[in-house]
Formats: sequence, structure tokens, C-alpha cells
Amino acid sequence: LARPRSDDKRKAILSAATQIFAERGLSAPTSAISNLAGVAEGTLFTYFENKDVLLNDLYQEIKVELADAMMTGFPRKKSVRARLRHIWNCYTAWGVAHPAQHKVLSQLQLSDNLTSESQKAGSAPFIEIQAMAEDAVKQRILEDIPQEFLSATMEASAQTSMAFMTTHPKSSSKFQALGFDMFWRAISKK
Amino acid sequence: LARPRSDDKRKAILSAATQIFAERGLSAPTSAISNLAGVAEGTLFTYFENKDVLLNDLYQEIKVELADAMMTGFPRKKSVRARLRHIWNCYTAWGVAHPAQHKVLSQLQLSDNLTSESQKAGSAPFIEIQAMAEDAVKQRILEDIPQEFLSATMEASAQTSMAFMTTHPKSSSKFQALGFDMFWRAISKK
Amino acid sequence: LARPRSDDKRKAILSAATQIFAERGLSAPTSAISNLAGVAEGTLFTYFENKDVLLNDLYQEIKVELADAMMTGFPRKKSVRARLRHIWNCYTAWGVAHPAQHKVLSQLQLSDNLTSESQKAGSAPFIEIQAMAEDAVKQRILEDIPQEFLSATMEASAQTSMAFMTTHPKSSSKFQALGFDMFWRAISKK
Amino acid sequence: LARPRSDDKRKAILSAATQIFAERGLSAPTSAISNLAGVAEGTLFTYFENKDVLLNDLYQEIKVELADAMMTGFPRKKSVRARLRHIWNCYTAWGVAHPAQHKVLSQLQLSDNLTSESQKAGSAPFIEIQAMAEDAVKQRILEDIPQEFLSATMEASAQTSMAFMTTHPKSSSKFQALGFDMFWRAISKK
DNA sequence: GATGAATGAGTCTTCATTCAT
DNA sequence: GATGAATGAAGACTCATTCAT
Repeated sequence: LARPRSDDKRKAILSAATQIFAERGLSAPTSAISNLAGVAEGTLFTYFENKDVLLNDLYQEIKVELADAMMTGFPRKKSVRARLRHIWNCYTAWGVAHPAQHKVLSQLQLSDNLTSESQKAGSAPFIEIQAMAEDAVKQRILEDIPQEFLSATMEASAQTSMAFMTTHPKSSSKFQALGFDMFWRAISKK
Repeated sequence: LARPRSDDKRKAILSAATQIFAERGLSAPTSAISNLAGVAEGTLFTYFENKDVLLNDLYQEIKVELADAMMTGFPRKKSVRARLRHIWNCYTAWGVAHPAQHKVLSQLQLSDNLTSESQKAGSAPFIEIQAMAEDAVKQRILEDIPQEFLSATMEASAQTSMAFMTTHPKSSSKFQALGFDMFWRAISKK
Repeated sequence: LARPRSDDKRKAILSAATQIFAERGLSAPTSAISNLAGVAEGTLFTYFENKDVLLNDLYQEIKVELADAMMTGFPRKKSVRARLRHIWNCYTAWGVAHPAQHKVLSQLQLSDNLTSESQKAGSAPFIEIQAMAEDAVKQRILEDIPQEFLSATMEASAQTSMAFMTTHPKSSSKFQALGFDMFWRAISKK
Repeated sequence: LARPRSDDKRKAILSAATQIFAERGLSAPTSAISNLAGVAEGTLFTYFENKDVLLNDLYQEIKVELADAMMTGFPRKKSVRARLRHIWNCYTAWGVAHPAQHKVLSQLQLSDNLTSESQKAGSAPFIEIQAMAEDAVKQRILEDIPQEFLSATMEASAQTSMAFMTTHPKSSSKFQALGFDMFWRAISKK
């Protein structure tokens, strides 16, 4: 192959897209992205067929990154609480450490640009978490809460914590802990 | 230009904007709005200086509506739990009954279009709720949670419930109750 | 109405389109047209929804002009030959006098841009000619030639004459006459 | 660059170009051509300096093919009518058998892409026909028609026949014969 | 005040051509 | 020579906003 498609360039575009979309919203021009990535406007379209594909690929990319962050060091053998706490900490830490990715993820989840395939692919890395939750409910460790509702609640609670962790960097760990305690009270038996 | 006369027209535009933004996102063209409102494209700009102003005014409008819905019949004399429950029920019921307003509100809160003034004005109607929460914390009825964090948590939890109430209409009241129970466990002492 | 859509402007755009398309082909940019017409690029699209509509409207416009040129002074009462001669003369004279229109018409007829509706509308003004031809065939004045084939032959022959009339302006009427004589020999009995 | 070696590749590109241009017009992208030809996008440009050169070379190629089709079995010794009939049959048969080539030829002749050199080269193979026609005029077999006008008329008439032969395959030979009869009446003495 | 035509900068995308590999 | 990624100038069309009527 003559000059193979460069993975660096692809990553540069995705990274630029993350930054630009975070700063200017999903309606930001592709030219701003190619510009920041240091490639020609047309080059973006050799790596991503069109803007929608870019959006969807970006979504999956971030989701994988996030899943990686959450599952490294996952204490499979420990208590439900410990495992949830691990996820909670990783998720909120990731969000605070990667505000652009986090913001873009939120925007993408609300937008109409995600294909159902992307959504499926995006939730795949989180299957283990769901399995754990279902188990815990069956074991009567958690309240009888539909699994999806539980996930959604965790998501929402973590988002709230993250927001405060970002806004109050000095109390970051305090809000991280407080958020989890509240979440745990919300879902655990007795 | 001073505030022009026809309040009907202003309301028609705001109502159309709600519908259009809910269906097509905040980047929907103003022409779609004026069109649905039954006024000329230019007319929109005699009622709202520009699109950003429209967005901010719409935000405040919806917030006021929402506050109205939440405060009518507010049981000032009852227990903290009863009062929170009232707010919870009103809020979620309003969201389910007014999906367009609710959706637009979420979009606006995430967008970069809101001025800090709008945000301030938008939270004004909720002062009473905040006061109540602070009181309850002092009275040791609630956990020691910063007031803002408590509000944000309530907001997030209610959003989650609403989403499920809308998606599962038959279990609407079940999710409404479940959501509140979880929220109450999260914040109440012991 | 505030500033009603100006027929002058519409005509200016159509006229500019004729000139530009004749000079640079149907793929000429719309900006060249708006530019020549003395309007903003966007204005073109308030008069014609998109380029295809412009193309189709232009086609019908030219066809009507052409039909007008051919049918004014049409000698309904004279012989078939006289009537065909009238049409021949008008058509070729029109083509020579309006080379841009003529060229664009040819291009449009070959392009894939014409809707079947446009084609129908475009041939409407020529119904009388077709009726005459069919009559003449029945009356045994003309050879037994399918009406459509006869029309097509006339069209092709006239095009050929026009081309030579344009290229050899001094012999214009000679070629006009020669072309018709040949055409008449081709179709007439005996 | 000197003419590169693989004649196969050159032919593949020309053949692909014929098909693509016939289907999608002369504005079809060169990438579609290289793609169909099974070569890289850049390769096309080692065989043809640019798109215009490709267009002109294709024109000459088709013209030569067509001349071949018309002159094989040419009855040099027979009557003018027989010789013209041979040409007529070969031309129309070729057009019907090679619709893509035929269509592209028409498009090229109308386009502004042909250099005068190409046009000269393209008409070279038809010199013999022209010579025959001039002879016949001198011999008073044909009407006194300028040679170029006669050629143009034959071209136009044959095109018309071809169009009907293609559209009405069942009456193909009928239209072939009818067209020639009309053409012959148009040009022959008495 | 109301109207909607006019404006033109801005957007995504295409494509002939170049050139590094 | 062959390849196909890279380029960037167009091009069709949109849309917030202005302003003549």
C-alpha cells in the first residue's frame, strides 16, 4: 500500500473532534476539527465518511475508553458494595479527568445522531456491571429495583457528583464519597 | 424597541419554539418556529432580539411554568417528607404531561446558550424549596448534605424517574414512587 | 405583502441562467448565475427551490417562447406544405436569433434533469403541429410515417439547418430553404 | 511521462470511462472510472494527463471503432445508393449494438471539451465517405447539396433512426429502412 | 407593527490532481 | 510504475438577521 491510512491521523481527528465538540457543541463545523487536527478539510472525510459517522465513531471510542477506565483493577471477588464503589470512583474520576470526553458523551447521548448500532456497541462494555447488579438484587443485597432503573440512577447520581467534583476541585473527594454514600443508601437493603 | 403589544403573538412564538426545539433540537431554524407560530419570519425578531434571547426567554418561561406546577397546593404545614413528596410528584407529573417543555428544558440546561442571568432567574422560583431543605438539614431530619448538592440530586433523580415513567406508561406511578423512595433513603437520616 | 417577489428578478435569473448555461454547460455554478443576474447567491433559491427546479423551469420557459415564435402568424388555412414551411422558418429563425436559448434547450433535452412533468408541459404547445401532421398522413399528402418519427425527423433536420445557418450567416436563407426542401422530399408523397 | 506500457490498462480505463460516462454523464468523477477499471485513482493519470485528455482520447477511440464498423465490407464497386445504404446500416446497427459508445459520442460532440484537433482526427476516418458523396453530386446522382451539409444530414437522420430502433426493438429494421428511404428521397435527384 | 424578500457568510461534501511510499 | 492518502478549491444550499414596503 502506498501511504497507508495513518492511525495517528485518525486519532488526531477524533481528539480534535472531542475538543471542538466540547467547546462549541455538536454543531461545530468539521473544518474547525480538521483545522485543529492539522489536516486538510477533505482528509477528515477519508477517515470518516461524513459527520454523522464521525459522531458515531467518536461515541464508541469514548465509551470504550470509559469502560477501560472502569474495568481496570475491577475487584471481581470483593463485595457488591466494593465493586460498585470501584465503578463509582473510576467513573467519576474519569469524568473529572476528561471533561471534554465527558461533555461530548453527554451531548451525544442526547443527540439524534446515534444509530441504534452505536448505542448497542456503546453499552456492550458495561454488560458485566449489569450482570453484577442483577445478581445483587437476587441475593437480596440490593432493593428490588429493575436493573435498568438502577443503572440509570447510578448514571445520574454519578453525573451529579462529577459536576460538583469539577466545580469544587478542593472538595472533589468529599463529593465523590458523599455521592456514593447517598447512592448506596438509595439502593441497598435496610 | 419597547416590548411590542400582542402578548398572544409572543406566546404563540414561545409555544411554537417549544415544539420545534423539542422535535428538531436547539439548532432548528427560526423560520420553522415563526412558520408554526403563524407569523412572519421577521416578526419573531420584534419579540425576541435574536435567537439567543429567544432561547433564554423560553428557558425562564418554562421554569416559571414548572415552578407554578410545583407550588400549587404546596403543603406548607406538613412534614418535610410530605413536602418533598409533593414537589416530587408535581415535578415528575409535569414532565410526563409536558414532554416537549421537559425535553427543551434539558437541552437548554446543557447548551451554552444560557446567560448566567437566565440561570439565576430560572432558579429563583425554587428558593422556597431550597429554604425548606436547609431547614430540614439543620433540624437533623436530613443528612448533612450541601443544599445545592441536594437540589441537584433531586433534579437528577426526578429526571431519571420521569424518563422511565414516560417509557413505561403502565408502570408510571410505580416508577414515580420507587424513585421517590430511593431519593428519600438517599437523603434522610437513619 | 412586503416587497413582493419581483417578476423582473425572476426573469433576470432565468436570463442569466440561459447565458451562463449556454457558455459553460449545465454544470455551471449557480453562483455564476446569481452573479450575472445581479442578485445575492441566496436570492436565486427564493425564486427556484434548487438547481433542478431552475433547470426545469428554464426548460418550460424556453419551450413556451419557442412555441410562441412558431405559432404567431400560423397559416391555419393554407396547405400542409405552407404550414410546415411556416413552422420550419420560424423554428430555424428563432434558433439562429436566440443561440443561447437554443443551445440550452438542446442540453436540457439530453440531460437527466428534466422531470417527466416538464417534458409533458414542454411538448404541450406543440400539439397542434402534431395534429396537423397526423391529418396530413391520413390525407395521403405525406408518406405513411409514424407521427413521432416524423416530428423527430423534422426536429433533427431543422437542427442541422440551424447549425449551418449560424455558421454561414451569409448563406443563412439558402440553408434554410435547402433544409426544408430536403425535409419535404423526405416526407411527401411522390 | 512517455506512454506507459500496459495497453490492457489503458483499454480498461477507456472501456470503464465509456460505461461510466454513458450512465452518469461526462461530469462523472474519474474515481468512478478508475474504480470500475480496477486500477488506482492515480493510475488513470499516468495514462491520461488529465480528464480532458481522457475525454478527447476516448472520442477518437470511439470514432475509429465506428469507422471500422462502417468500412468493413464496404461495397466500393456498387451503386452510390448501395454504398450509402451500407454505411447507413452499419452506422445504425453499431449505434444500437453499442449504446454506451453511442451515447458518449453524442455527449462529447455537444460538450466543450473537444479540441479542434480531436475533431479533425475524429472526422478523418470518414474521408472516403465524403469523397464518395462529392463524386455522386458531380455525377448528378444526388441533388446539389454542399458536402458538409449532406454529411450532417445523414448523421442527424441516422441518429433519429437509431433512437427509434433502440426504443422500439421489435420494429428495429422497419425504422432502419424507413429512415434510409426518407434520407435517400431527401438527397437523390428526382 | 407586520411582512417576507434579500443578503452573504457559513456548512458539508465532492473531486481532479499531486506525491509520498 | 502503481498505489491511494492528502489536498483544498469549489459548489449547492441554509439560515439568522435586516430592511424596504
